Amino acid sequence: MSNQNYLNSLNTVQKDAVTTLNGPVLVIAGPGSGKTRVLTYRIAHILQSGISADRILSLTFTNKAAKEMQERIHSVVGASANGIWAGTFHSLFSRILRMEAHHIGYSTSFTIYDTEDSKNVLSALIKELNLDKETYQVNNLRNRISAAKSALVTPTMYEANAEFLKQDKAAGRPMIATLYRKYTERCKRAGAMDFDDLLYRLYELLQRNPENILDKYREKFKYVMVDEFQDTNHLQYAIIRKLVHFEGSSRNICVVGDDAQSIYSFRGATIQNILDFENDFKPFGIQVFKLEQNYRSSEEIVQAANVLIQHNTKQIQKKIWSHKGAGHKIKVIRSVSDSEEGKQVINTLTELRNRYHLSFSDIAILYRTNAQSRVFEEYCRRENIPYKVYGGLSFYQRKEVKDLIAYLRVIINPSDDEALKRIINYPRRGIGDTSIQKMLQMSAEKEIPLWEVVKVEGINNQKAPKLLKQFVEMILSFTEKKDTENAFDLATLAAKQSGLIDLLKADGTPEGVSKVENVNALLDAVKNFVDEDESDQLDGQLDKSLVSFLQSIALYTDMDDKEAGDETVTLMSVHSAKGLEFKAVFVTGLEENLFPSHMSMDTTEGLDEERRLFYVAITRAETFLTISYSLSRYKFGQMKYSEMSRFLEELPGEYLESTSPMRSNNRSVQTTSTVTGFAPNTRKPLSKMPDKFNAEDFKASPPETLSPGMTVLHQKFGIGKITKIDGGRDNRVATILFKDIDEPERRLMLKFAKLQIIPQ
DNA sequence: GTTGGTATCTGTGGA
DNA sequence: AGATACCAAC
Repeated sequence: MSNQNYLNSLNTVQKDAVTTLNGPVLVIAGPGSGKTRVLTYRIAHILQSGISADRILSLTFTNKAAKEMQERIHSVVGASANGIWAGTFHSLFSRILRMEAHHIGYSTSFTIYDTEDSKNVLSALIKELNLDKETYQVNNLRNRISAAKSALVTPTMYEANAEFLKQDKAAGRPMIATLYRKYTERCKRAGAMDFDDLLYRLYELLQRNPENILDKYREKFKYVMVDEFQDTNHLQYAIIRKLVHFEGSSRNICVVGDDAQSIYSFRGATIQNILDFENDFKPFGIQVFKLEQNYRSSEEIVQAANVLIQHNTKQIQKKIWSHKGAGHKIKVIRSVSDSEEGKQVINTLTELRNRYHLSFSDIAILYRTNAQSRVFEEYCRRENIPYKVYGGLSFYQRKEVKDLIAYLRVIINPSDDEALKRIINYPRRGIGDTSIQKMLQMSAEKEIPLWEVVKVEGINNQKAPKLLKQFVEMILSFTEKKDTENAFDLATLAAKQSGLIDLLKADGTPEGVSKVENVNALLDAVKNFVDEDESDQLDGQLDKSLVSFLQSIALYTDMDDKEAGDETVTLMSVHSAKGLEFKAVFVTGLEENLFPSHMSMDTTEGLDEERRLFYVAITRAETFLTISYSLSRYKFGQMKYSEMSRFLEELPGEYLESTSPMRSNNRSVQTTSTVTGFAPNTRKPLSKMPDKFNAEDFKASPPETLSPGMTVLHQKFGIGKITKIDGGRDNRVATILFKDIDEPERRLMLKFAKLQIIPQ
């Protein structure tokens, strides 16, 4: 075909990966190795070979990545890229499911339950079955059900599996199988799918294969590509395999991944998929390409990352090297508190920005947990630095927004119990908890959606409370209009008639005002959706329905509207930063029990994944990498000591700034620092020690009342004797000999340490 | 049925 | 600290 100039900008391996179109291909792509470029050019190459766009399936992890890819393909091949199936697993599969819904007993307008909805269903079930909610924690339960689905275990299979039952019984939770079944029934009855169902139901559909549906999609998707393959789970791979791995298939599949960047095992992702892929497709001439040249980062960053990841035992061997040469060394910042960490990070950020003329959008602050964003936000505001926090609570998860969405959901799908429960008495219309409970009970007994009960009670019941009747009539009046009015008019009507807008307007507080703004913003979003003429185009069809809007926002994350032009500093979790790059990156909170997370520290596998996460974090940086940690941090309103993360010790000293405060690397700062020895190496003794000092009768004595010779109680270290106090004013440091710990002598700063005097 | 106060608890990450 | 769950009083 015509223009293949794009091939000239690729290195040899990249070119091979782009041009090997037929047969199975595995690309192992290190960070910054031009993976996106390879994927886009590959698609362009397929298109230029004369394949039409709608026969290409390209699965990515985020909508943003999909969008970016679409745009880049467009810029290479123009309009012939229209109609390509590029998107996330969840969004593309939900589209297929909508088209095929009738085959699996769902309506085209099925609802997507988000995490909150799922949890509510489970809570309700636990209550109904009179189970102890301590024993059956919803989070736990949800994870277990999710894991079951991801492992292709149906409720029936679960109930028949002696091993699962035995495990659950041993754990004192014999009802999990029942809960899984009932949860599945409830979702089905509500015409709802949770996130896992979007994958699972598709698998089920392809498996059952009604009307030879499988052949249709096998025939359709001639070329399949999967990005971030290391983060797919068993279920996702099973679907992919169904689509491409069959007798007579040309098996034109290309998966791209990096085992070193696998960070989603908590939702079932497994690098086993990479190994399985190799085995499954070996008989069919699989070709493996390794992209090892890093175009993103300086040598210091790439080398530090290489050394770090060497600490993981299991990995696919590869040597990532930088073409950029040496640059700036990695800076490490230590601070005494989380607040000071915020201050120092922002100071360093400003310094860097001024000295190297960086733009705000060149800079990112990354952290392990979303809760850490607060101090950085605070100091950004203080210093007038424009910033945007990604992740955490997205716009569509705010209460007032979800409330209006719940109205829309009920209009589209009245069986959606979770949405109905949310709005039946909001705004308050006198339908109290007692009557709601009664109706819920009836719905459970008759195994029908709540709406059916509400409708009967509200309309047919002679003694129907007037208020309930009014509610039903209102909803019915909305539903009537759903086929004639457009999505925007319908949503506006619902917002007004329900009294939602008036209720929020009546609240004059700043929060109230912002809520009104958010509801209006949602209405704007609906309007945009209706007016837009390009997006959501699939196989030539434009879908402007409210259903389509609701499904798109159910899968929306605020990462999706990250624009390159935004002149703001980026604040996000390391997980969210996957796939992104910045000139300057701050990786914060490098502390034991935080990064690595205390959740993952017990097992080698857990630790390895945390290390990969840190690997992902540092390889986001192109030129400037700064790592920070703090010696104390507030957790649940309580100050806790923390110590430097083991990962910092694993970084090679030669790539760090010489002034870096690294304890074990024996740097000069260490001996002069006033805080040295203040977060001692207590890793093992601490985790082993029982929590016996956490008694609620602990009451810290005022620091000024403490003096040498006194016996004191510390919540973690236990009972000890103060041997001396030195330092002046607000920097007084006590040396205490604790009797029950391995390294008994501790130096604690009195302004931080909570000590209770034990009278002798 | 509603309101407002207090007790309780938070186990990371996210489609 | 901050959200949520639960309970007593209106």
